[in-house]
Amino acid sequence: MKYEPITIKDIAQALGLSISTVSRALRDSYEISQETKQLVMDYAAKMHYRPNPIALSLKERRTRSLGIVVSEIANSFFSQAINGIESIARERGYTVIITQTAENKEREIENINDLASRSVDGLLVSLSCETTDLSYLKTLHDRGMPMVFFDRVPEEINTHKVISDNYNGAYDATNHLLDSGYQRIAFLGNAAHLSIIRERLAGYTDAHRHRQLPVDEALIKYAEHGGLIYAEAEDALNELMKLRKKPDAVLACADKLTTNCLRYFHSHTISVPDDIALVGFSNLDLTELLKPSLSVIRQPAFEIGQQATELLLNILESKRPVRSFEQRSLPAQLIIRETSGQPKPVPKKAPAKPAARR
Amino acid sequence: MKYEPITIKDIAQALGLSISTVSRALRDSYEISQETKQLVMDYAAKMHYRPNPIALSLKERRTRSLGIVVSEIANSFFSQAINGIESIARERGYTVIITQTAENKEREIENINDLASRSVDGLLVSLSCETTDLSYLKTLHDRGMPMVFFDRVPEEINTHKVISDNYNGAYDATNHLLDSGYQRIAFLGNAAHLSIIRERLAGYTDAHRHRQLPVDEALIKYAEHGGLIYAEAEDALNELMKLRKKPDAVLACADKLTTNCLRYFHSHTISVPDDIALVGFSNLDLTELLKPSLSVIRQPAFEIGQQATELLLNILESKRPVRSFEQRSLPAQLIIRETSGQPKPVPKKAPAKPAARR
DNA sequence: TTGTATGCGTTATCAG
DNA sequence: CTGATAACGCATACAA
Repeated sequence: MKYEPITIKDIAQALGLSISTVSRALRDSYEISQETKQLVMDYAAKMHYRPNPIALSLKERRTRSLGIVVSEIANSFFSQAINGIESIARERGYTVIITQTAENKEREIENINDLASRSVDGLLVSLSCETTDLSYLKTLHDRGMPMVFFDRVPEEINTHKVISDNYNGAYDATNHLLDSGYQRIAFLGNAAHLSIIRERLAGYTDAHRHRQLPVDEALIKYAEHGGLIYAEAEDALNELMKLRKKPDAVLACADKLTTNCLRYFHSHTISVPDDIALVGFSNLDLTELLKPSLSVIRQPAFEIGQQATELLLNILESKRPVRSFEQRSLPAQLIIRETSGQPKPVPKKAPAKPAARR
Repeated sequence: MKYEPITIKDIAQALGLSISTVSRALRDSYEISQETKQLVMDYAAKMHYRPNPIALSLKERRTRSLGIVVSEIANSFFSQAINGIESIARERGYTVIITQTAENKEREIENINDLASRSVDGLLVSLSCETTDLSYLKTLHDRGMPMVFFDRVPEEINTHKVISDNYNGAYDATNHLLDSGYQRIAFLGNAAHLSIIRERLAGYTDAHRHRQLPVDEALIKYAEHGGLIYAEAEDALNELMKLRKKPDAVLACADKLTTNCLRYFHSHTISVPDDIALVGFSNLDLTELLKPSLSVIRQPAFEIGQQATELLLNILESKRPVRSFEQRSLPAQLIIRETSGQPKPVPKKAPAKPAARR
């Protein structure tokens, strides 16, 4: 007794009608008599008839579903973005299929191919850290698969992209630290080639540059495999803390890195912000509950998801090919939480007025 | 230039073969010559041929995909459970479709119907808080849709269920609080009718009963809509804090309630654990970083997801109907984090030796 | 060893 | 107004 949903054929048989009549009645076609329509509709409702989406997809050559590719859903940024995506998709009659790459290149390819080989109409992609070879995605795009990137976007593929303003997020955060008198701010990213990290690094260096402050390359570290595991952040921080000229602050450039920094400082009984200051990108909704009340850079994840989805659906539902692609950048928000730590030693020179933002 | 994947027909045409020959060659059928196979295989590989899963599903009447229904993925317990589900599903060649109910009854029905109407082979369900009427699920199950429940399970439907040992989790946590000298422990749940909450309440009351301690009904509160929003927890806590005999501890019985309690105490500058103690169910992976180092009850979310999936796949892949259904209960873990608070006032009578666990 | 015909559930086209 | 038939992509029973 396998689950066998009722089909249009069953209805036709039961009612002594032809398949096409039933089909048209259900679609409320004008060429069917009211009585027949009623009859069919009522019976269909009674039997809980639902059209088989598989058959429909086969016929219409589309599934009304969108594929999502993210590194992991257990990440506040991504789960919020997914909620944004779902809110729009649902509204426009699409379902979404979420896949996770765990920052793993092979899984990314596997997921994307799975999704692409007919099961979704379009793709919403945030690249994994490991991804450097984009040829498979590029091929897919060239062959006509609609895709929109968000957050972690590639340069090589010409399509819509929605990101947060990483440059100014990092710029503001660095400025905040410099304003507070910190002088050796470490930059911690997850993958040097990732668009978001490059932009954040630019914001970080420009904040220094605009004050004529040097940037010490030794203070720039990466967790090349995405920092999903604590050990990676630990390695990077160990190196930083071993420097003869230690950092007095850290700018953590990913959700997980932010919490892993906290974890590291916690387990090494390094006090934040008394021993070292920390500002990080984080979309956790309870950062104010964390032990050292943390200043964070928060990204508009939900809105990013929404806008990416709108752009994708526009592509899907526009009759003619899209010619111009947008790159949207939504403002990130620096949330400054006053720490209980005493103000840092006065900087040697008074901080210069920061130059205008990019 | 819409995305048009290559089909078996295209290959047949290009190679001057029949569709069925190509089909068989690709399936490596024994009745096809090596040369033809090679020819077809090579060409297919070159053209990135992938069978259309939609067509396959239509034919085989199954999709090799599983539907997941949870209240929200931005919840550590569920995202961990989903990871467990995916790990098994992927291993056995299934993809998963995740849907969220936002604790909303209508969305639950909508999601389940969407999934059921042919797009998945089976369902992994954790009920929403609002769900009281299970008839649609029961109907679906009776009509043969394989389903396994996890975490929040119904009584009315006879199928596999995988939960954590809520009773002993709550029992141990309550005991821990009683051992520490707390005497008025509030119980905070999200929905009184939910299986997990009833079990946790039983553990809570039994812990009292086994010491011949009374349970004050006024200390038992619910956030009936699932406590997704802070205001609900706030209302419940406001009522508790207005009692003439205030609680000296809180047992928070859901991930979100635990953090919302913290948030409440934080914003009301109520010190944990000096003013009030808190133990909560939580699968957040950074509870040790939270401001008052919190004792928590952690559920084996990943394993629950895995086992539920295994049971579901067993149903799907067994030829004959399953007759006996399992209800598995996996141990929850009480993680005691020593707080910096001074020990509570000595209880009036020395705590009785707790009775054996259920 | 290969080709032809059928059906999975649906809609669209064409006849009645 | 209603019914028969083809097609979507694939696998397979049946022919050759």
